[in-house]
Amino acid sequence: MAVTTLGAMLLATWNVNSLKARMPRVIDWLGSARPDVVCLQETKLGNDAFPTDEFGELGYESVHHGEGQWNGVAILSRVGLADPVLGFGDGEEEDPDARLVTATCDGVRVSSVYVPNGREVDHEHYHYKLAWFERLRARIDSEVSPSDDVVVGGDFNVAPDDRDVWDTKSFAGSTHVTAPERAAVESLLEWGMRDVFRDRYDDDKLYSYWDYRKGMFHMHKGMRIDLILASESVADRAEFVLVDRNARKGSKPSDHAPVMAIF
DNA sequence: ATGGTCGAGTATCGA
Repeated sequence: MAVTTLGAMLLATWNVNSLKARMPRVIDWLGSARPDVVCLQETKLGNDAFPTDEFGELGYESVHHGEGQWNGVAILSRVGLADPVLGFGDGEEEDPDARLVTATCDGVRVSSVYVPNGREVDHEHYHYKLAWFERLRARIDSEVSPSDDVVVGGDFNVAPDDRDVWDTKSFAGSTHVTAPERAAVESLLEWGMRDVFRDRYDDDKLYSYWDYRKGMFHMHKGMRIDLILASESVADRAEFVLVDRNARKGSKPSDHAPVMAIF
């Protein structure tokens, strides 16, 4: 039985940092959180290795866009999963990385995104990141309208504003906080999306990612880079939004916690 | 001590 209001959808996004390494915790978490739709990132699996049957036994249909060693995104749904698209599907040259997958779940067009990290400002990968954002916006704009039910959930590898990092001085000159990266997220908001977590909480010190090193999680030194962006029709019916910090605790956690919303 | 940890895979790179 869903924990949501009748007809509502509990949607989560979670960068699991290797589904192979994380599968025991993912299964436990599915059983306790009971989400209806899950956007996964960094599965680090080839499509042959994706545990379609295990998720099926738990009641979830799934679509996975994987490549093997790196990246890899998926959507799980127990409220239907239709019209999947792997990657941009825009007829242009294929993205070399598996970073985007889209499907319709109970009438909502859902994308799971793993935005490139960027590595260092002005690195080749940083420019790939900015171009990737532009292509994402173009694909969204061509496929759906702001008046549709649209959700883009994932690891955006951008802290949208200064509240979204534990210490702005520590990030001076770093990726994830530069004006072009923030403008890329802002561009999605200008298109017609809302950051549903930020809609609800003005506070700082609410993060979704904590580096494994230096005990950062325990010192509450994190970043909010995992976002649920929703079109207005969806964002307007958000009842509840949270970061499941418990999923970052204990043995063999991902370095990211799930971000969840009830629509 | 100018690092500190994970996960890929098995030397190092990526995050």
